[in-house]
Amino acid sequence: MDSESAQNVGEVERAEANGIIEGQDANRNIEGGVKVKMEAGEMDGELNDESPEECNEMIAMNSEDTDFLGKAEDLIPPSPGGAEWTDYECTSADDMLDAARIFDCVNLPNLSELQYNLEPPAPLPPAAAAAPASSSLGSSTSSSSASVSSPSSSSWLNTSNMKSEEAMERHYHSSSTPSIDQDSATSTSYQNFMVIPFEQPADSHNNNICKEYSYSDLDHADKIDVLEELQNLDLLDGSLSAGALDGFVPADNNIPSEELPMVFFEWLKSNKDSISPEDLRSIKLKRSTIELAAKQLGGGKKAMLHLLKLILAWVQNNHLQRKRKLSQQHQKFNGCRPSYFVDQYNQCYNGGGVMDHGFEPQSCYAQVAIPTDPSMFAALNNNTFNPPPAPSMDTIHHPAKYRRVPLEGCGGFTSSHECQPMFQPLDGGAPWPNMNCMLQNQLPYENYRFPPPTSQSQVDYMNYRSSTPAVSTKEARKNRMARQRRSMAHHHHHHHQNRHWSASTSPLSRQSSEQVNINLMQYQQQRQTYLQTDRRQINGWKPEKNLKFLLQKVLKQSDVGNLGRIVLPKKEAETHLPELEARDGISIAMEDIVTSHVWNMRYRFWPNNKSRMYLLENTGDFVRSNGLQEGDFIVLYSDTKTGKYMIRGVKVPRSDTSASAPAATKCTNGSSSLPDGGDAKQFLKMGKSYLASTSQSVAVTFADSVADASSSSVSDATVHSCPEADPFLRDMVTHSFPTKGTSNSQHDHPGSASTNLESLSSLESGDLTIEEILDLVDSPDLVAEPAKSDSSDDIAESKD
DNA sequence: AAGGCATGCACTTTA
DNA sequence: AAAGTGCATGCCTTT
Repeated sequence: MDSESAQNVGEVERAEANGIIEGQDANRNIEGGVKVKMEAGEMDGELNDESPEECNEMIAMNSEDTDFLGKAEDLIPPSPGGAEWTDYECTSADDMLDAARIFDCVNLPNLSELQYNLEPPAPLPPAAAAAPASSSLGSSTSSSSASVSSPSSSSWLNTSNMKSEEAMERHYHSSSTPSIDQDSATSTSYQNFMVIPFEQPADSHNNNICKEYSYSDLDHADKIDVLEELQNLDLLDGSLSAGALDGFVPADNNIPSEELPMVFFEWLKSNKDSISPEDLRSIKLKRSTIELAAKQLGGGKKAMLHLLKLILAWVQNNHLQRKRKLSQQHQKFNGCRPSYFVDQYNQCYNGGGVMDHGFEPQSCYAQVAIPTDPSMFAALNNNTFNPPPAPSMDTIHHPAKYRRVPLEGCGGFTSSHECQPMFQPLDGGAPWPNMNCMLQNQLPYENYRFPPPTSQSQVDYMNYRSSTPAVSTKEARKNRMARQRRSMAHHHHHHHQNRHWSASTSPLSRQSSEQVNINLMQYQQQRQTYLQTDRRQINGWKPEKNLKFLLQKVLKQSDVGNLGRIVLPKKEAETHLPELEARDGISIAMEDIVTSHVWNMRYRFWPNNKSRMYLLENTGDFVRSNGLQEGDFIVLYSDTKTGKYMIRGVKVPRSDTSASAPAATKCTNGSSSLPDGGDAKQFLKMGKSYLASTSQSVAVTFADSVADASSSSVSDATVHSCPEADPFLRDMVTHSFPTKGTSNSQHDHPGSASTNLESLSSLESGDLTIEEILDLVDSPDLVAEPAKSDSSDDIAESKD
């Protein structure tokens, strides 16, 4: 910091020594004569500060990311009829609670079966895009759900589209959860996740989601030996810290009785692909162990909740290798699906009319097409996949076959904390408009045509799916663990042969849709695993471009006025933009990510006191074309491949249709009521709860900086400022996968116990299953109330 | 106290 | 006169 200041001063002094800083007249003369016309190409060297190795790694990670994208395609149900994807809806609070109390059911359904029933397509664009915007306050409920979910679940499952929002809202309001305002604000940042619409079970309205499914055919060979698994897991290194799970529940101990089920439910949702009922049932801990552990965690329901999360986290991690194997299995498709995916994505987006929505925010999530043509899978299976032929009207396109995933790295995605969508719950709108557009003109194949679906294709696909052996023995698990640990240590060396597939004991008749859904969840889990394995990789989900987040700025009135200049944050500008020798700065070509329009802007600085003010000039047209108003923000990226600068104007959804910028520029934080709209002021207001600085852009906090938290090329300052203020972000930084090896202890907050599950007490195999543990939570006589434990750092920031 | 930055405003340039 | 430019001021946050 001091050195930076000194450097700034030094720069100014250097400029002064060069005679640049002089009287105004002299300035103009200089400016007129020395105006530098620096083309984008000249800035390449300055822009890319990554080493070649880093760049290669980034590319490699991108490939891996796209592999995940590609894998997702394999998980798509081949259903020519379309309508594979729609939002899963938990239609009532009872549904939710029933699901949460899933263990009350005799036959615990794998939640993936909740998607078993397919429904007619519910076209996402533009309806889906409008849905978040209309959710308005209700979105706070979704955020609330995220707030109680595990990091992974909050990251991977968006419940904002659920009808259960109302239920959740009721749930939480009736629970008198304190500081829900701030909680929602906090959890807005949790909107960095992928949206995997779920099929709504046909009988979900009957609150009998468990009834129809029986697991008599469970593969009990896949049971978990808790002790063994715990021993296998390298949890002793403390990486699975209790603190890692902090912040997702109210810090106080007055946990509503429904909360633990909610936590569990959220967790289940995010792990339904991998955690089978038998897995859960096979986890047994002695009651004494549970009680002791709970006491060690402070006692009370909160401790139990904490403990449960620890257990769940362990279970989750325990199953990572399963996804890992899946992902490895998909490696053989490396190279085809990304482009296909992107192409389909583009196809659907452009063809779906989503592009016609101007610059209004569409959604926090990009609409990503997923293959629905079974022949695709056949082609993949036969390795006969080829670049698509010329565009054709035959191009597979179905609006219902979208999935909404964050565009990591595509501007929409970035960081460690994945995508940038944030605040969407506040107003329902998404500050990431037209993320799809970022893929425009960068697709390897403009359009894509698939062979007509054939029944044989489906057969091939199913054969492909079912041909994988189900290896789930204990021994195999051990081996998998070992492999996992090894692979985790070399996450980018992921091209391992893997012949194992997760077991599927379902009847073939049911397998198609079920398996597909499971596969989808597996993909989901894969990504989660992937991200947990190395958060840096989050930065790399860039189907085409390698967009590196540079900075962003919440636009002030003076930025969107007719002056045509935008003040840039000094630190970020100096960090990520070319160093300016002269205050005249440089001409900088900014390509609008959305429109691909290249704006010739000027990046310069003003001497200010003994420092500088950095400006982006000639922004008037850009601002006007994007309809940017105060409170909106811009995001600057650089394409790491080309070095080009990219700019994206992000409009903040506004509740009122007046579309007039709020008069007030200050955002007060005093109100305790939730904002009833999504205007910029509220956006900023909520952002302030996370940002200690008014100047720091909100979006940076939750999106890009998060992404950049994992980017080696981004300053730590941006990253660190966020996790400290935001429990989620903090968690994302803190909670790394155990095998990652990187000690996160430095992120452990002093107050939070760095507790491993097994460190709570000597774990013994016992007689309590998780469901019984759940019951324990509600048993008043379990443990004594904690003595004002150390969990004050949970979400204390958001308490006011 | 130091620094960032939003913006007012003086000044210059242009229409 | 309007638009553009650049600096200075002062508020606000951070250190």
